[in-house]
Amino acid sequence: MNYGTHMTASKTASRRASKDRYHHGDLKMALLRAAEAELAENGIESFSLRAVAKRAGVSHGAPAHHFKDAKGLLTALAASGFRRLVEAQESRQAEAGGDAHAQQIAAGLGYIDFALENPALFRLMFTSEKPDRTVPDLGDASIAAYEKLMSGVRSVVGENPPDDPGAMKLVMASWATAHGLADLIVSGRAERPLNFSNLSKKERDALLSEMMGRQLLS
Amino acid sequence: MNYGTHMTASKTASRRASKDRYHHGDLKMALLRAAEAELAENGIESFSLRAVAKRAGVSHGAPAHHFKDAKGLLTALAASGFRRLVEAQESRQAEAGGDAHAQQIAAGLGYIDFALENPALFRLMFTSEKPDRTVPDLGDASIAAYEKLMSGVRSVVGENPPDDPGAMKLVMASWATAHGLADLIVSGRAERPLNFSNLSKKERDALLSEMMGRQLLS
DNA sequence: CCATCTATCTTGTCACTGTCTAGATTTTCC
DNA sequence: GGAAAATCTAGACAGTGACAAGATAGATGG
Repeated sequence: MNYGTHMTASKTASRRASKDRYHHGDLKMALLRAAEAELAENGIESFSLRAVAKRAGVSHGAPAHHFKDAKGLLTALAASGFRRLVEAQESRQAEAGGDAHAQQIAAGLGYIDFALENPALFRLMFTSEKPDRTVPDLGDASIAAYEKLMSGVRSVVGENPPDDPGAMKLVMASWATAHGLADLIVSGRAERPLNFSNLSKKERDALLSEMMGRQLLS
Repeated sequence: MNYGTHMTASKTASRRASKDRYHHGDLKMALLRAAEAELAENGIESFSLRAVAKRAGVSHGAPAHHFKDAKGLLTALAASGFRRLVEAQESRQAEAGGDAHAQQIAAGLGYIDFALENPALFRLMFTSEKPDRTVPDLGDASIAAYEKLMSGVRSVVGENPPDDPGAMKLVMASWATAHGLADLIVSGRAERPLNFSNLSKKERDALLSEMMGRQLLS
């Protein structure tokens, strides 16, 4: 469209990210934000790369210069998700008690917080086959989250998980309970058993903590 | 294509399901089977209704006469999945001990069996938004599975889950642990902690039973 | 300061998808 | 046996991801 009306701005403002210029300025970030917004609004199953481009105000072929294809974009988005998952856990842990048991439960609550606040992203990260999990950016981010889990278990049992079979069982059990709760809550399946969406934050935390805590009892 | 070579067969053989006839005979079932095969081979995210029609040996418009659209086909398939999920649980329970505790753990093992044997169907049932969960066929089947879960918990604690808050917590905790284990195993995330795919069936059952059993301890 | 080179972005095209419609074929029912 | 209903085919349409060719902007170096 308007190819002739784009150079009234100063040449030196090279990072403006405005909409009336041929070069976007920071399209890569804009695409990631647009993709996440699309994901949140429409869910992962009707995700469309062209809709992401349109939302970012750019043609449908533009994303290819920043991400090889849709898989590449979703891979980067999933990696970002794993980094923010860890942050959500740390946020909960910062307000929790200092003993290892309380810290591990707080990590689980943060895991569930993240899933509830970013349901479509959570699905992308854990149950979609679109992200390429061999890309280091994503692999490293997901391993970092996994290592956080292991270090929490180590603090609880005093054993190093990779070496101790009992500790590894606890890693798996702790993860499975938090993950199962998150997945069932996100899909609305905690309504019937717990009337979840009508509970206060305090009630939710108490219930979830009790269920996750059972796995941590010696 | 060959419209002239289809009436050598007897008129009375109205249910032949053969490939050389204009009318299929039992296309509805054939489509369900083809859809499940496609799902198992290609996963849910690259599911294609046209590929299902082709696999069933029929034109791309044929499915519309048996299922309104792709959503309708996947809804019926998910319903079938929930019914077979219950069967998988019952199969495990038939080989297990008679006390309530062992029965409930066997139900969990059956749940995980089903997920491992039908990973894409499991995803369709629990984490896809394509099935229409307001259709009675699917709603009834999933509620039946849920009621089986509740009745198992009732046998364990001696309280009726809908009435007793403690029993409802146990329903949720028991489900979340089995579901979380199933989901993480299906997505390959039990390899690092448990080396899952290299375990014998006995070892798997022992590990999973121990983790699920922790939720059932009073 | 200007010409070239590279990165970025647009546009058009292709094969494939789900859905809709019109028409052909078969079965059912009276 | 003939009309009506059910079933299936084939063609069309808009939308999708990927690719290629060309336009434009920014960077580099004379």
